[in-house]
Amino acid sequence: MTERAEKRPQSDAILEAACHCLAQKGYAEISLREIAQKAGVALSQLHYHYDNKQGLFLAVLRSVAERYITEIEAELEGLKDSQSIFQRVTAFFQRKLDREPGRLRLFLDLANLSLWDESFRPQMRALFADLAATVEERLLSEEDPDRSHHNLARVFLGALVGISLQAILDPQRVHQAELFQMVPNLFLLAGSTSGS
Amino acid sequence: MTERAEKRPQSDAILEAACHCLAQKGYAEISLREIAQKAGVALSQLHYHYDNKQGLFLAVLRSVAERYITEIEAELEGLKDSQSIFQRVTAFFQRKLDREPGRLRLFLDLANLSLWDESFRPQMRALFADLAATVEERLLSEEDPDRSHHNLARVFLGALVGISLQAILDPQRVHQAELFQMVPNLFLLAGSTSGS
DNA sequence: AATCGGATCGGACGGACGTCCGAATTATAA
DNA sequence: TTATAATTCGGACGTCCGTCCGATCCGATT
Repeated sequence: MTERAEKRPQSDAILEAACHCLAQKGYAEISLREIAQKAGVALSQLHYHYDNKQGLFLAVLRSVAERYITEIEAELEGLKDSQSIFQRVTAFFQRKLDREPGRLRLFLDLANLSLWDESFRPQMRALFADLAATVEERLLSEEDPDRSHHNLARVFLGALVGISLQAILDPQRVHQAELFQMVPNLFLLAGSTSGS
Repeated sequence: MTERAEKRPQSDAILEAACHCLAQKGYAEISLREIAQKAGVALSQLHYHYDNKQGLFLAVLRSVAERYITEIEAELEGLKDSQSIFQRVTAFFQRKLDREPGRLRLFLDLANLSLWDESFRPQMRALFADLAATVEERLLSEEDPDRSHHNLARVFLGALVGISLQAILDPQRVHQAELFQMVPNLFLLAGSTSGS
């Protein structure tokens, strides 16, 4: 059941195991013992590296956030036109949902956790802000830097999150595709007519 | 700490206490003992009325779902034009967020719970389907009954959920208002140009 | 008044939880 | 090599959890 010994530092193994377990069972059902076992490490080591349960999951959140930002920026690298941007980000969520639904559920679980535990809120808030900014800054190249573009990006992200939630709840591939398909056109239309 | 004795059946008091506690601390942090204390009832009575923890929270989900459907239908009663519908539903979420954020967090928490526990999924799936249907059926009165209207309603709901999530995470009133404000126009624009 | 079934209670059970600590091991420096 | 610090380990502690059980209370039916 335990993982084979790795060369990288033990703290990384613990972090990865925490991500894996969290993506598999969710915060409410996971225990530090399971994570320690998955990492092939003594239970007490989790507290040695991350102080306590909260510290460990804060590290998980930081890791997830960093990864999402990196992946989204790579996805949008060099793109300028609004249409491609909306399409790419939408496709990114759709692909995540299709290939690694666990990671998407992990993200949603961390977001939910942030609703109840204030310690997680700044980090999760920053993640949403960074994602929105990444989308936004590539949107306003062709038009005046309008504040409404930032809000448009947030509504766009919100829609993708809300759709992902519904898609996981009702995993029929056909419906998923139809839902995601209409998102880029929807926001492209709004973006072209600028403010309200 | 315990509530005063009520006239209504004990099972209702337990259910209400469960909703209240769940809206206050979230599923991951709540215990049956707290709920029993809040309801002014012996711990064992929770199992007498609802079998087990899962049964109790399933009842909570049913209650929340029924309430949401009722409130949304009341909000949209008699309305026909798309603009009013989008505006009303958006205002409904915005009002919920402003006046009873606990209930909105309860809804999000139950949705998240449904991601991990399959027992909750059908009920939560039905809630989204019903909400979408309620919006959809008032949309297609003026045009041909198109499948895309159902999907539009789901994307609309998804956006509202995603925006609510971000709004709770970052409770600055100004930003909230700006976000919600642009939603109706966005979807009205898409609805008027029908399918993709 | 006697009976009976549902309702309610308090308390207990075993187990799992997060946390902590002393000892053993390994790495680093002198 | 020896001394010192950083890691790693196994095990324990006290607490809280969901569940269950026997006793008591109460209201309705004979």
